[in-house]
Amino acid sequence: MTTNNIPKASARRLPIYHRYLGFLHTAGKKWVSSTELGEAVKVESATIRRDFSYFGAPGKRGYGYDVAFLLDFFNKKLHQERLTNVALIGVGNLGQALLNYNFHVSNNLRISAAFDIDEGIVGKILSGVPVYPMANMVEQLRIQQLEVAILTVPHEMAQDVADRLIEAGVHGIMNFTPIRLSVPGNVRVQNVDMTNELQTLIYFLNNGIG
Amino acid sequence: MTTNNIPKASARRLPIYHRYLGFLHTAGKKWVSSTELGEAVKVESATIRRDFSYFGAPGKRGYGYDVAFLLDFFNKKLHQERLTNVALIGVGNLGQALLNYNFHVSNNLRISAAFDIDEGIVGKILSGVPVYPMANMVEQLRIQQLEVAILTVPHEMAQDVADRLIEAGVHGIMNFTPIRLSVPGNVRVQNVDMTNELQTLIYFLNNGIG
DNA sequence: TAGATTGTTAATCGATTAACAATC
DNA sequence: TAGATTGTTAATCGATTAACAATC
Repeated sequence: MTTNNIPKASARRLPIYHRYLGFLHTAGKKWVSSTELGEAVKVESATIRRDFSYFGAPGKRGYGYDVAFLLDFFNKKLHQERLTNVALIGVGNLGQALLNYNFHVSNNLRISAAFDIDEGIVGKILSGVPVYPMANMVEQLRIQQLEVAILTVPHEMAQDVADRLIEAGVHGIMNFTPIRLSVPGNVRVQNVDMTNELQTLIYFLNNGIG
Repeated sequence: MTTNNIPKASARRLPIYHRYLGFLHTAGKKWVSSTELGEAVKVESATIRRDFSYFGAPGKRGYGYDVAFLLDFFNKKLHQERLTNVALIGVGNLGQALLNYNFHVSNNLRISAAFDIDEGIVGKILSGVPVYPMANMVEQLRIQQLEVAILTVPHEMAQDVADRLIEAGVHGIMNFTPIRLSVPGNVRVQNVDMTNELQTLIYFLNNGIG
């Protein structure tokens, strides 16, 4: 739990850099400059150098950045040397898609337990993941020591379920419901609101905001 | 195509306000204050008043904001008096989930055409939406005058497909692939990168960034 | 009128970027 | 060495928020 002072905006770009470095490494590239990287990920080269400086990622003047070294460095930053298991709460449409989404391909993320109330799927194994009844959620989360959950339940129950997640020791929630959850300060929520994104896109389109 | 000067950050919150006003209206609430609204959507009351002022949404000193009036006002701002049809490119896991996602429930958004290369689903109607072959994409987009597309194809073909979307007259792309697309200035891309969000969440968790 | 809440100003904060000396 | 590119400074830009006069 390093307390550091990397700006949020920089931290949010870290996975983007990480992924593109993976591409480059696979392609056999040895060095990359901030300019080249910036063109690929659509970030100003100055911003990239600034970010890398915050991360403590070293470059070499006149050459750029060592792809293999940086990939490894970012892997460690993102704690991707180890597999992170996450829970999926709500196995509806979107939940099932996420079960198949294979976060883990090259990212060391895995949904290791799913929860639902539907008798038809509880007790089964879907896409390799066991589905437990919601009634056992708190218990199972504790046993499996899962600290991150993906929330894909109907919005009416979102806050209630979130409260129980927190009770079970979850510290991070990826929230796909439209509800803005109320959580204590030590719990982090990442909202992913697809309807919102689409509406915002259309709004920008109709109002010509660059 | 009103050229206005609403800050991007404010515009992005517009759909959030809009949705919560819908909840309030359904609940029969007549007035809401910036403080109350702020608590629900987790935005400072001062920010809300600032935003509403940018939008030109009027309140009443001493009372707050008229829920019904504001809902209607925001509906117009978001062009939600009319149905917006969008295309879905790539009907895999995630694509199918989005077909069922029902953006349109109370949002006047609808996927009206889908495209894929899989012979098994091309020509069929999935969740009420016809699936066309990718080969006919440009043609169909033009005929149906679709200007917004959701991109859920494998990342290897993302840029190629995007180029063809733009050729067909698409101006807005909701991009679910990890590729940062290269597009001309008049085309707007909204990136939705779920692996990224999850990685960022976990990074913040492990590094204690508030 | 008295109480409540807006609408706006000005201060603050955080993020981006141009520019360039340092140095590989 | 000459050329290239980093790493950092300082300027700029955009977003947030505290504070409070205006006014319903």
